[in-house]
Amino acid sequence: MDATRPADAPHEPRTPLRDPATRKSLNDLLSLLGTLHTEDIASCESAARISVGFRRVAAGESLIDMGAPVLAMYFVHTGTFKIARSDRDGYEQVLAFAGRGEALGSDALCADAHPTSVIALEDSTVYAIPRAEVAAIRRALPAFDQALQRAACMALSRSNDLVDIMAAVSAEVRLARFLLQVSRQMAAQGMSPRRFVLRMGRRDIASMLGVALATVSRSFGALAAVHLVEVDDRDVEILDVDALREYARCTRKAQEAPAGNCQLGLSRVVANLPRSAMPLQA
Amino acid sequence: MDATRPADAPHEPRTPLRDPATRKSLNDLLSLLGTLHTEDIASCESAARISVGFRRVAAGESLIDMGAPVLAMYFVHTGTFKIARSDRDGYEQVLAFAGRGEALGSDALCADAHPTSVIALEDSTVYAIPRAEVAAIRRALPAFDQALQRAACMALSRSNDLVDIMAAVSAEVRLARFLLQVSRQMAAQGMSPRRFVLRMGRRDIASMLGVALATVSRSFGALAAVHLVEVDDRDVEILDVDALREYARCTRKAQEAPAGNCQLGLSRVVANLPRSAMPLQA
DNA sequence: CGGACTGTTGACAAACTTCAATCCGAGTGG
DNA sequence: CCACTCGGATTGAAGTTTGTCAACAGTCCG
Repeated sequence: MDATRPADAPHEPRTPLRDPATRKSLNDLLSLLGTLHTEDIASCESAARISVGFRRVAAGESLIDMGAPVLAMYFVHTGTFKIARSDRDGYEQVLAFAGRGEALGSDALCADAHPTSVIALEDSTVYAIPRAEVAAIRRALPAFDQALQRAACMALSRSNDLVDIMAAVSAEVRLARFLLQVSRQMAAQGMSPRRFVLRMGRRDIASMLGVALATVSRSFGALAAVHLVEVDDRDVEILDVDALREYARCTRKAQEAPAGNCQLGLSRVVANLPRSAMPLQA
Repeated sequence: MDATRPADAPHEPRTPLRDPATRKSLNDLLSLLGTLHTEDIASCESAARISVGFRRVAAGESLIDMGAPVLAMYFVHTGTFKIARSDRDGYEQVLAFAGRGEALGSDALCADAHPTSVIALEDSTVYAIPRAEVAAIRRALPAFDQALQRAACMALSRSNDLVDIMAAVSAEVRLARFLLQVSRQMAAQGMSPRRFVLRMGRRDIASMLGVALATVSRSFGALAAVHLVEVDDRDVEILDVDALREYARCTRKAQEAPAGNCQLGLSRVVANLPRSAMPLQA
């Protein structure tokens, strides 16, 4: 409530670029990346002269198909994407969600086929850099090279995020961790980390969390019941970030780590705060 | 039985290097990588002159501690390692296992602290390349640069492997996928993909699979009961690779994909080649 | 207004976690 | 040499979470 909430508009057409032009200056891309990260990326003239592709992707449309040859890599300008792998059985495992400023397709930079699909969750736009040009631009512009390095790291850290989620046994803890992740992503985009709109459906969340669709619903309900969050369909507000973080912490019940407070009806978490001991190993 | 099985020795002291020397030629490293991958890496003189670190790691000892500053990257010469992340709760999530020829610590190349721990499962040896020298060697030796590229890809693909495992709902399917992964790793090291010795304990497997320790035991039993594998403690033989692969395929029951045969007591899978079925429900 | 889709909620059964007992091999010390 | 202990693995029983099936509410669309 106290925080700005650019996410209020369910969809954001964001019309700074109405023209059907499919080319933009590399400078635009760099400034996008620059606004999102602290380092100021000096816009140099050479960058202004280099043009990069610009593409719209309609909601539901796939930007990258798994198994397809690697044509280019992308940076999200507007909108949201889901990154997924689909088994031949037709089951789709969601790996991550990517928003403004994030790189897409970087996981294929040293492969010859895309290991993952990338699908737009809403009408979106991306910068596109043909694979052949990546190396050249990289050499010409250290700033871009840096951006790519970060992109690679992001891909890895996204993987770790997913593992973090799946490591939790309880569905509610998984959802809590997921929400915290989204919260972090939102913050990275300069939006409120407390109140946001989920761009993906329950089905996609269920896939990412590795639980059944119905369980996601129930877990939302459970989290809301103890006033950790407030949920209205895709509208989410985190009521107590610290408590949620505390709740998301416990991976297993207490097995080897007699930490004490965990998932047992999640009542304990709210009531903790007094510091008891952690008698286990250092 | 028909396949060679270098894994027969429970531990392999492998004494080609008795000397306490902590330095080896870069050529040794390159030839190690060369024998494992098809591309022949020409051993050039410059490589012979460059020396790289060489280090022993005792069983149970940690080569890399999560959060520690990045000092070097490593390549496994002998032995096996587990790559893990540990929560502050003390719970340890195993991310992957790495054997001969695989890179360690490559996930930290563009970070300043290691995101994961690396722990030796048995007495092992590694080549060590100080972080500061990586860039230089890379420039000097395209072969090494190539190796690093592959290392980065490996890190990503390892992540995907883990996700693949966790994507399965059933513990038995997870175990099946895990065994197939190990099988692949073994094959990559020139060992039998059908018969091998697991270097890690049930606890580590449970962590990687995201299930309880007891469930791992039971799942081994279940897989053995239908003659997909034969298990004796850490000694594993895959009896029918294709059937196991088929069994490992189904992620969810049948939800959206009317594929048909799945996890219901895994009876169907076995029954699709030959004869008698299982006493379980259809 | 009737579909189609998404999200919620209830009931039941299956699978899993947890706790516990047991077995086995290895290392230790009397 | 053997009893002892310790850790790892297996197995049993009980309790709980969760998957599945199913019915239902709200929304968007044609």
